[in-house]
Amino acid sequence: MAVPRAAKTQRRTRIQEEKEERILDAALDVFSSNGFRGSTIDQIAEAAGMSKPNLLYYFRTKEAIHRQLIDRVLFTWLEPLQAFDAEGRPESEIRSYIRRKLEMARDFPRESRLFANEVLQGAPHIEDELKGPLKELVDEKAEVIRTWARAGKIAKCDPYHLIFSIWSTTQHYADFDVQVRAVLGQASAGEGRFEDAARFLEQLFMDGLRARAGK
Amino acid sequence: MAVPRAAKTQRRTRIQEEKEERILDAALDVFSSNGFRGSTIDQIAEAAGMSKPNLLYYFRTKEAIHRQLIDRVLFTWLEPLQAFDAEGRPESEIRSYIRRKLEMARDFPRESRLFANEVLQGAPHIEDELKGPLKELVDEKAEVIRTWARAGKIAKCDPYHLIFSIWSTTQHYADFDVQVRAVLGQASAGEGRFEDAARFLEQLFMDGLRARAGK
DNA sequence: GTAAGCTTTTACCAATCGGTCAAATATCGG
DNA sequence: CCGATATTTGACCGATTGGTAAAAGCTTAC
Repeated sequence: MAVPRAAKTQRRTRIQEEKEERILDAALDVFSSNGFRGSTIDQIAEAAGMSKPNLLYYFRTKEAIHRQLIDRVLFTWLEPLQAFDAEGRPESEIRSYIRRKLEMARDFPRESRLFANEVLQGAPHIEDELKGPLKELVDEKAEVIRTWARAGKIAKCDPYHLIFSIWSTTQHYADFDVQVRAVLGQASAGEGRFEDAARFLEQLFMDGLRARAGK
Repeated sequence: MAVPRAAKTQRRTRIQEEKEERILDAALDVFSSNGFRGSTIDQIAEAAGMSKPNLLYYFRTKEAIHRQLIDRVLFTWLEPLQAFDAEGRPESEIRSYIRRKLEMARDFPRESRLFANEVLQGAPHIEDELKGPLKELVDEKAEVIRTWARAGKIAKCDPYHLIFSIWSTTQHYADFDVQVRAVLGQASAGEGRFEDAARFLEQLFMDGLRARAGK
């Protein structure tokens, strides 16, 4: 029997690459809407259009699929905050961070829900990443915000809770999509709610931060 | 064999009441941290300190336990928004709504997570409640907010997204507790983060809503 | 074409799942 | 104390779970 990934050729076949991608995409569907424990290999295999043993030829365990997905998502998730630039204009930096996070909620809701499921259930697989890389990044950007506040460029406020509130408000539109749609009703048929949300959030945060900036 | 609830006596024993409460409490633990599909009757039974058949004597199915929990939580969850008073002062109404929601995130995190799990996974058990009672309540309160804005008492803004942002920012401290703790580090040992959050959120929302109220 | 390696399938396994059953035991009114 | 009823238990069931073994089928370089 041949070993799938990391074969002796060291070079991944075209088939391998295709199938692994199909599996990960299917797994993202399943994991993001059922959580880890609530998802089954059979579900993923069916969604990927292959038999269970065939799927297990590419990923040895259910955990392996999940881990790879989580790793990708974590990277993607940190990107917008990485882009936060200390040299930029505070107002436009924060505004575009909000906009990017909201775009991610719109364009990658499955990734958002995968992450939400993981954290909601105690983050058993990513506790280290949260306490390590994530915390360090947030610490760094919080310091930037604090500096802006001290320079009087924005209102004084707790930078950590500012970041939390941007995370929560934007991700809400992915994670609680069903609820948002239910409450907005027919009016939310299209993607208009994301534009409305963008307008609202920009007003909320920009006005809130500008309010006492001059004082 | 005796039928547990709704016995012919029509009157619930003290034992029944106690055991059912213990089961629901244990189930809240388990469901809130594993989701519905990720939770097992055995886990709940063990957490409740009884055998599985014994538990099933009080609740015929896993669904039955979950449904009862969800019903309770839904009721509790709507209460603060119910209290929103059209006759009150806009500023204090919104402020106290935020405070109450944040207190609930602090005091009933399991309930918040149970609800979050449910909605995150597509709200299969409560879609009707969301589209019915919840939507109606939100519609009603949104109209109140809109009236306040038209009267110039608060800044003009989309009332639905205002409500969403209050929900998301406050519930974030329950649902993403692990992440919040990880990022804040040791500093969040106590419950201080809730007071910090309260200060931050009040400033954010009140300044944001006041900003253009005068214009 | 053919051999070597890659991919897929069929059949299967032990463990766990939600739930049942009947017998054993505890409780309580009289 | 007794009988009736309420509660608890252990043994069990079929279905589903994550995962394996081995052989069959397919690609590809030569």
